[in-house]
Amino acid sequence: MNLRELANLLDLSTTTVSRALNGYPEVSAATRERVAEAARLHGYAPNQVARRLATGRTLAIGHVIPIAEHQMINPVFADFLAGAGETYSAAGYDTVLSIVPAEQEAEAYREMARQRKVDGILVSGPKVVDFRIELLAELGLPFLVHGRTGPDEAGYSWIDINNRRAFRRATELLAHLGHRRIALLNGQEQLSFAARRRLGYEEALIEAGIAFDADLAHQSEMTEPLGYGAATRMMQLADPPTAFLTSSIITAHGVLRAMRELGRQAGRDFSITTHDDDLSFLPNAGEVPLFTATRSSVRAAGRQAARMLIDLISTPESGPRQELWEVELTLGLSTGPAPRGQTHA
Amino acid sequence: MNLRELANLLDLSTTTVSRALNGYPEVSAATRERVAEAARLHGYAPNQVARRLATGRTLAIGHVIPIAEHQMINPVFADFLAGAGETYSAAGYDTVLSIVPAEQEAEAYREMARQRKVDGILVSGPKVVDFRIELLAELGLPFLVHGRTGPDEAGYSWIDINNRRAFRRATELLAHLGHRRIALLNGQEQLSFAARRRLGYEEALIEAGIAFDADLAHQSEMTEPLGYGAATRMMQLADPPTAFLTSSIITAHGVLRAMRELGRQAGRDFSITTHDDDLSFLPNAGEVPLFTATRSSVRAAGRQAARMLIDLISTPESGPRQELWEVELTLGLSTGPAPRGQTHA
DNA sequence: GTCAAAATCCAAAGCGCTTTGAATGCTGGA
DNA sequence: TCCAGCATTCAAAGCGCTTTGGATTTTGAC
Repeated sequence: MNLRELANLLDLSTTTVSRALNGYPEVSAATRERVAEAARLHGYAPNQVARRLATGRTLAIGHVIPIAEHQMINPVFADFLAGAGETYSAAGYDTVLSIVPAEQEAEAYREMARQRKVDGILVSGPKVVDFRIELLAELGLPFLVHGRTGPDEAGYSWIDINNRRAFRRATELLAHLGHRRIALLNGQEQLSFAARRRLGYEEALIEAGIAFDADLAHQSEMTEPLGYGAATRMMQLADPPTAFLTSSIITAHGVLRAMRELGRQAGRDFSITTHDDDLSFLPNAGEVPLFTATRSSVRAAGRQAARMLIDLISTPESGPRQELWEVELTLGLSTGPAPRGQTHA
Repeated sequence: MNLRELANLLDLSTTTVSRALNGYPEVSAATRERVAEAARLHGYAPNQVARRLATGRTLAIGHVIPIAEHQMINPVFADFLAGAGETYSAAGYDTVLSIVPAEQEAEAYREMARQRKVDGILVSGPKVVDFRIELLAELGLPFLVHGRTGPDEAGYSWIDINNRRAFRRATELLAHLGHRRIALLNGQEQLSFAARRRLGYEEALIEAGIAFDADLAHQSEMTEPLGYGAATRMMQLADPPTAFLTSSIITAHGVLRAMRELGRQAGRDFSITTHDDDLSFLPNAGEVPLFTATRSSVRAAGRQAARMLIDLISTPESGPRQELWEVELTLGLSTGPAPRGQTHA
């Protein structure tokens, strides 16, 4: 059943039927009702592709996901996407993914723009040096970045959390508890968010008069085994850490496992705080949460990012928009005073 | 730059240019070269939407992802999608997601079909009783199920792993090691894969002459805290388990945490085997893997599912296709003989 | 040199929708 | 009664591509 057939059936022109269905005012209430009824009855729905061609709007938002051979579709990103996707559907937008080998990433963005497949693009995981912002500006497609990077933060739209302050506060907390050997298990520091977290960590160290020790600063993908491995190695140092700061709850679980193997209990024998993206499959659960954590729901961020992008698409003239979220610092069971005798002056 | 402009530029008809670009034989080699050159030079790419309207093929595959308020975008599914997405892009297909509240799931499938947004649909997480297979058959859109369910398995296309045999073998292994109190931490058993796993588990119990004990059979979403909680509760039983069988490596980590809190070490004080979807962010890593596991890469399954679906779309007349994968059982550090004195005859 | 067949190209019709510009019917004030 | 003005409706022109059915030119066997 297409528009013309429906129109013939009703003895109306396609113009009128189209207008009736799309809520234009130039059609009488009676006709509108008649059309709606017939459409429902015959299960008519406009062909999306034809509509796209006619209007020039795709009602779709694109995400490009680069995949390295051994690499993950980041679970943090998955939750972000879930949030964004919810908002898209509610607003009548489709989510289109382009999942490509890492080396084809730039080309994937170009294709999206050239082939007019989407009305806008959402960019995830910006790096400290990232070609995408310039590229997208050049392509002329509305876009919004989850995170931010580069010198010209006012020049494009983004939503981000205050990673620097979050990690400064978390580090301060550990320092106030008397810890002097505080390890950082960070994400890969070419990623913008990780670099900022590192900054916050270092600021707090300086403030507390603690010297930075490269042996206690680790960066890697945020997996459980890598957290386990890093913690295990650090505990073999002459002067091991008494506290850990991790970038992901996944890594934090790895640290927990490593420390338990050494017979150490979190909150008593050592402390750990983590950033918590509030992942739905790895909740920081318990009456009192397991982990002391800086928390910000990445899913909520996805929802808001989608709203902002859709807004940007519909009124591009109002210019780029930015939002910086503060995070909550919630106390859990995993932190406590530095153990006596292990603190170094 | 659109087709007509390019054609004018070359002093050719749009017909010829279109054919040259799409590799039809009715165009001379010289002309084809000339066209290709000009297209490259001017950065011409056909408008995907127009092409879709003209051909009736969308070159897109749909996935519907239902989201309950508190629920996850399953990380297992995320990896599956990564695998499928890779194959889609390589074959020139787009991935379109419809992420909707659970109660709108059926409607989302209907929309996909009615609006002709995709050429085919990939269905994930089939339930023991699942409305989708009938619905999709009725909608007349090619589809493939990851997993299988229902009485008429030959009636539609699917790819699945042999969940039943996997869990039978894993249970047998534990029984052979002398364990008599074997707990099952399963996924939600309205899901088809979980129901089959349960079957395999029960078969092996019977074979080993072990009575089924409802206290040792748990089902829930497969999160870390739920694994932790279930294991903790079971250990408070008068006759606690000496071995665990978990449906996901995520749950397995929860069990590990619970047991470590009780001072029990895997492989020595108790055994655990898990199914391992080979998730990229939770690898079962180590020279010898941490967990004894039945392993099957869900990402590889995604890749193959995509291939099968694309194949189904291009040659629907060859009928539904099915593939059942066996899983590997790999030995890790987490299993060992049942502790003396805790085994019950 | 002829002529059928093959090679090459083109005009025009569609795909199913939106939207412009115009036509029609109806209202009520003069 | 007449006509301006409004409310409704419609025909037709795109949107940018593919594809059918022909037209034209080249080729090759005789």
